[in-house]
Amino acid sequence: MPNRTGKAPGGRGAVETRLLSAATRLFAEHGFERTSVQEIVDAAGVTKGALYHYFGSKDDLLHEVYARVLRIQQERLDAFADADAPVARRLRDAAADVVVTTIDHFDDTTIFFRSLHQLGEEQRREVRAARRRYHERFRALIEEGQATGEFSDAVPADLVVDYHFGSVHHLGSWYRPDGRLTPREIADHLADLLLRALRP
Amino acid sequence: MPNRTGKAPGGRGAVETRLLSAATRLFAEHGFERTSVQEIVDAAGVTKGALYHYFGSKDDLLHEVYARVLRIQQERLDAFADADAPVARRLRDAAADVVVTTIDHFDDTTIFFRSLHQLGEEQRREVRAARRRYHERFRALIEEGQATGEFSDAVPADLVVDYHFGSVHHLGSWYRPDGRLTPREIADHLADLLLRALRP
DNA sequence: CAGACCCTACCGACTGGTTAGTATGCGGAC
DNA sequence: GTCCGCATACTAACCAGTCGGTAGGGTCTG
Repeated sequence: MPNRTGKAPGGRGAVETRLLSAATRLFAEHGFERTSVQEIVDAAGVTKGALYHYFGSKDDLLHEVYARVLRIQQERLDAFADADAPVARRLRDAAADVVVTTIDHFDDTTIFFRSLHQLGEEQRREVRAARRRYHERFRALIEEGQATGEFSDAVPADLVVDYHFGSVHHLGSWYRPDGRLTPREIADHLADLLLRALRP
Repeated sequence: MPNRTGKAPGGRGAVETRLLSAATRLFAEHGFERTSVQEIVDAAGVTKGALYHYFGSKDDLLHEVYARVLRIQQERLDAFADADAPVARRLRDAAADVVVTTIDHFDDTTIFFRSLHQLGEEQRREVRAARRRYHERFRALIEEGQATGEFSDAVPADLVVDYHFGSVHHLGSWYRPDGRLTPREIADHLADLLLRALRP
């Protein structure tokens, strides 16, 4: 039963946080399998004892990264989808936000999209289920617009969802912080492409 | 300097082929790092001696998979881009074909998009360069249409390319052979989304 | 207030198992 | 007879996870 020091009332202890962020960076940089537990603890300035005090296994660390990014993205999508605005506006905002959020948590999302298959069977199912909820929420927005005739229904909504998240997923392959466009500009363009594709 | 048996004049020997396809299947199924050389040779019905007779290393096998899929896709893109037809037609055909080809070589492309970061530095550069050529060819098609006014230029062509290939890349995450749509239908829909997004 | 006790947080050496790659041998085709 | 195509047995390295240990702050007791 991991800690909860008096120092940090709501969150994690300092060592725990350092371990998690060191792991995140190294996983994103070299991949999960190519990162040894020793490298992680060295980068965090502690030893294996500390790691296994806070985490059950190396897989556990990976799972924590997933849980964090899933939670953040779901919360943000819900907020945008629940807003009081026309459906086209809500969809555009949500579509752009996921791009910005993905770039803001670049290491996490890189790992997320690259290492799903490393997770154990049960954890993978868990992540998939969360991911499905997320996609369904997004799809509901598109279907809403299709029902009112604001969006074309030439292409099935779930395919449109995969089309858009494909591009988000793909960001890890080409986005560079020193690139020509800012994250916000990229997000606006990608959201624009989605809305353009949905014009009747 | 690998073989070239009298039996298969143009291509590879039977053992070499079996090794490569066993490796491809296992890499796609469990990932590169989680597949041991022993598993590969067992699946191919040979021993390590055979593998190291034909390939220099485990990484070498991965690289072969990459080279094969790159060659196939580049050839097909060139054929479609060089066709004698309006640019919208050529783009649509090329965009749909890459989807079908990706599904037809599902194991190869799954590995391709998932394991790039496992490659050594030099081989990775090589693959990136080939990939860039590929994208540039595709981008040229879009720019051609933008120049004539047939396509909207609201979004930069290179972003549009990444948008589309994002969805192709992403296929490995959701496509299932027993799904509702045939590969051809999926391809047509995705190409349709691209062309729709490019309407002025 | 002192001392006994304890518990959290962490250390670091060790282990058992796995792995990529190698060294050597051998049978059959030419 | 010799060389190609592969088998077999081996090794050196590595790595996730374990385990006994301990520093030091807190708490309980007399």
